[in-house]
Amino acid sequence: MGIAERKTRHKEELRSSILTAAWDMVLSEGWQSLSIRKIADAIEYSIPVIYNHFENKEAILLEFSKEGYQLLACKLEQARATMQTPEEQLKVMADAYWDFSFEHKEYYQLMFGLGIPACEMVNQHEEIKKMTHIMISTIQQALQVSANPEADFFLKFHTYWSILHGLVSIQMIDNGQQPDRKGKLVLQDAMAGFCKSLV
Amino acid sequence: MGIAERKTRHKEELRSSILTAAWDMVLSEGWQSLSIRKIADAIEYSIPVIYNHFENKEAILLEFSKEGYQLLACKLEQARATMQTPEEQLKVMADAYWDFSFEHKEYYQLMFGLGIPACEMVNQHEEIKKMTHIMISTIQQALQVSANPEADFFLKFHTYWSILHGLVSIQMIDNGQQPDRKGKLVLQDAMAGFCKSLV
DNA sequence: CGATTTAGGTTAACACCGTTAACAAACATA
DNA sequence: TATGTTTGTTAACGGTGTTAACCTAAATCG
Repeated sequence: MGIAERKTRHKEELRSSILTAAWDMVLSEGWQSLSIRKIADAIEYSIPVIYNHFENKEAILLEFSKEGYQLLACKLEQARATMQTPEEQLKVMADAYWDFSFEHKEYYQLMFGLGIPACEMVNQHEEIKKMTHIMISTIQQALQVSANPEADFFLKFHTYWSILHGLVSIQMIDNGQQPDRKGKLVLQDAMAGFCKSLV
Repeated sequence: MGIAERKTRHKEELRSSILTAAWDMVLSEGWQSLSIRKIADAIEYSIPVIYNHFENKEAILLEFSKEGYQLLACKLEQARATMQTPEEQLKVMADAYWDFSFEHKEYYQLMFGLGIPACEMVNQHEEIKKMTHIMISTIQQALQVSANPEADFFLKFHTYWSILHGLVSIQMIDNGQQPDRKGKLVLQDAMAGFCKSLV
């Protein structure tokens, strides 16, 4: 059945070309100017073809959201593996989170920009749970090591993530989406304070 | 010259009705569905009338942004006035920041949502500087009181604001823009940790 | 092999959006 | 009374997401 295979392959290639065309546009012109019509133009097919592969524009954004969460989870896991103690792990994970958000700021904007569709998917999909699980488990280990089991680990996780997100967002807001030298100093200062509060 | 006055008054009423119509729409349907055409329909004038009062749609959003920053600055100042020591002030200001963001979540989304025009205005206008000045000056006083003058007050301010913004944003992201009981506990926990780091 | 169904693709339209040029009418001024 | 300005209108341009109707080429079946 080589024919069916060829068709399937073609369909997957088309789907893939939609995503890469969309991603190229986002990288060069931002989420704002991403449009179905421009994608259709780029892949040299007519507009409705895109709706054979994605239900609507939001579904395309959702696809990139998932990619973003997976990539972030991957980066966090890689960072954690480079250290032994939970406290050190939390620090390098914070660095990895920071680096991810600026090296892939388009992902970050889509994943965490307020008022975008990603808000509604946050508690529905597995990708984000995997990411938060990495943080949560490391926090748990840190609390065990520091002989502080009565602390609410979920509260501490919430604080940890909030500090990371806040630092990145404020940096993006008042420095035009570019990290500066001082930014990472603030991150390390905040992390030092947070780790103290775990003991 | 009562005629000129009447005209001016009419013009101001029109401008004001544009803003209130827009605000009503935002409250009931969100920023996403705010449109010039619907505003024109609501005030029962034709579309170009709106362009006599605002250069474009972004100018209307900018107007609301300014309002938001002013209101937030006002709330922070009121909160600060209720306490004597800088440390207590930082805590009640944090509460006020939290309350503002959920009591006026439409303002907060406009002011701090990533990828919206407010990004570009952040360093240009005075409203936001007034707001940050309140935070900065209180941080400075806190560092003086704690006899810790060698600390970088701007770094500490950056950390303070980041924690607040991060807590609010994460709460909005994973709890559908509604505060819960636990949220404020996390805030107080994080603030306790931050204040420790000032000493 | 020839007829028929099906899948992939296209054209053209609908209903919106922000923005603006061209024009009309009401008004204040000279 | 005539002129010019202000204030509002209609209608259009170019853009958006989305979908119904159709067309054609390929695969399946009698």
